Amino acid sequence: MSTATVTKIQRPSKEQRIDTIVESARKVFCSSGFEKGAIEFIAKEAGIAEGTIYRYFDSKHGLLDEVLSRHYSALFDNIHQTLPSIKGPCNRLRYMIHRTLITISEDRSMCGLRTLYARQSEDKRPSLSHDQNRRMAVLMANEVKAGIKEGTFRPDTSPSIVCYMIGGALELTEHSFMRTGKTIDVDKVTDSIWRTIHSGISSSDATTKSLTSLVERFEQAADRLDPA
Amino acid sequence: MSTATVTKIQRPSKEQRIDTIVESARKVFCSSGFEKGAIEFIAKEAGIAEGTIYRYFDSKHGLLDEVLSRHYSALFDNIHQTLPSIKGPCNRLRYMIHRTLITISEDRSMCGLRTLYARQSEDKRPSLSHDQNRRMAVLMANEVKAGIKEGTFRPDTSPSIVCYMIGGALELTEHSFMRTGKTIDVDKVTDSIWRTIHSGISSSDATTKSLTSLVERFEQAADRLDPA
DNA sequence: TCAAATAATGAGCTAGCCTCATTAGTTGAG
DNA sequence: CTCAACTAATGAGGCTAGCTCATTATTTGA
Repeated sequence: MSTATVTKIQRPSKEQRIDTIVESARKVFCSSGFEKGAIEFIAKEAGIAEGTIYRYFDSKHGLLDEVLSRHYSALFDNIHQTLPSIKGPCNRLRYMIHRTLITISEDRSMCGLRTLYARQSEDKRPSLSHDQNRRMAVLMANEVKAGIKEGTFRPDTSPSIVCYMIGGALELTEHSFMRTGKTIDVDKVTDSIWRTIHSGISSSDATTKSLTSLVERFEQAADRLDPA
Repeated sequence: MSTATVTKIQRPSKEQRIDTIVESARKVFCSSGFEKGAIEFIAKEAGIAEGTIYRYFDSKHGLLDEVLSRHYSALFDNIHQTLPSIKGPCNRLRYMIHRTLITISEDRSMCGLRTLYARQSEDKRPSLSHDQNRRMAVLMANEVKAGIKEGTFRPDTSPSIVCYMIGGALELTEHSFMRTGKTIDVDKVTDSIWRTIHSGISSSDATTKSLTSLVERFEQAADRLDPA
């Protein structure tokens, strides 16, 4: 038979195929959401049959996991690489907050997916995205612990609670970003989160004022001493 | 016809029926999760037909909303009632944190539902539970604003970020509680969250020490002055 | 070159949300 | 009390969408 009549379809490599599927899934999930993003559409987007997807992924949830995992592994790799070059728990924590916010602000369509399903745990399968959240939390907790050890942070600080607070603030910022569509002022939000965690919200005005006057009084007293 | 042969089934009032349905839904959702908690089982639990549920609720999601709404309205009512009797933004914020943690710790089975679906926003329907979250956030933000106004809190504090941090910390505590099953030490966690928000995590040791020595030096100077 | 292995297909199975024609119970006027 | 109009409940069945599997297509390596 001639090559003109029979066109053998060249099969892409396993990796290419998976990439195509994941990318199609990302597109569909982002534009339609997880529940409404049907496998049928993902298959159409990828130009393959529905069944093919199930050769590479156990379930729709598994596919979502891979989509999220790929998206956030970039963030995670970056942090993992950069962290050693930053000195001091404060700077490192601040960097993690900043970098996460950049990732969030870069791809709004992704946010809805993660905020909704990062905590997917109805079936006990420990999802990849959840695992990544945990790894990030561990990184942060380590910095808090280091800060406590070296005396930078109060010894009665609970590392896990601090992580919860940072993580929660990031998630809710993400969520608000997704809902309102208002762009995130990354530097400003980083400052806000970090300042609140680091210094708290209690005004130091009263203390500062009383201390200032105290110092003044003592300095006057010292002045009176010195000439003598 | 005799009353012995025909047993007319007495119909419960509309309210009773809804109560039964919501309670059955709560049980099923709590034990099986939302996705796996089929309407079929809820109907069976309530001793009615599936179709009856749809007389009172538009959809499964609507039913979930009502379940969550009922569960958390108790918390919300309590806070709404108690708040006016508490003086000062600090005490009020602290109370809200504390009261929320109590509610969380009281019903563990409920937590999974809320953490997963409180942010349900794929269909644009503004869910009741989401609305409640918003109302709580507004209450908290008001206290932060009041605190800034009266000078208790730093003027450069972002009320929304503070709310995100508190809300996030509560949610992640809830989530961790649900996953690990470890009981929450409500007072301890309240302290931890509140202390971090209020005073931050930066150790005041260095400042305190230098100030203490300063005061000492000046006091010695003053002592030397006084006798003279 | 051709069998064995691997990949892809898509019709169809199944589960589960939801609908609707039918049946059951309630109410109020005569 | 009776019956018609109305409201509530039923459950078989529609329909969608995730997933399976027998069949077909392509690749591989002996």
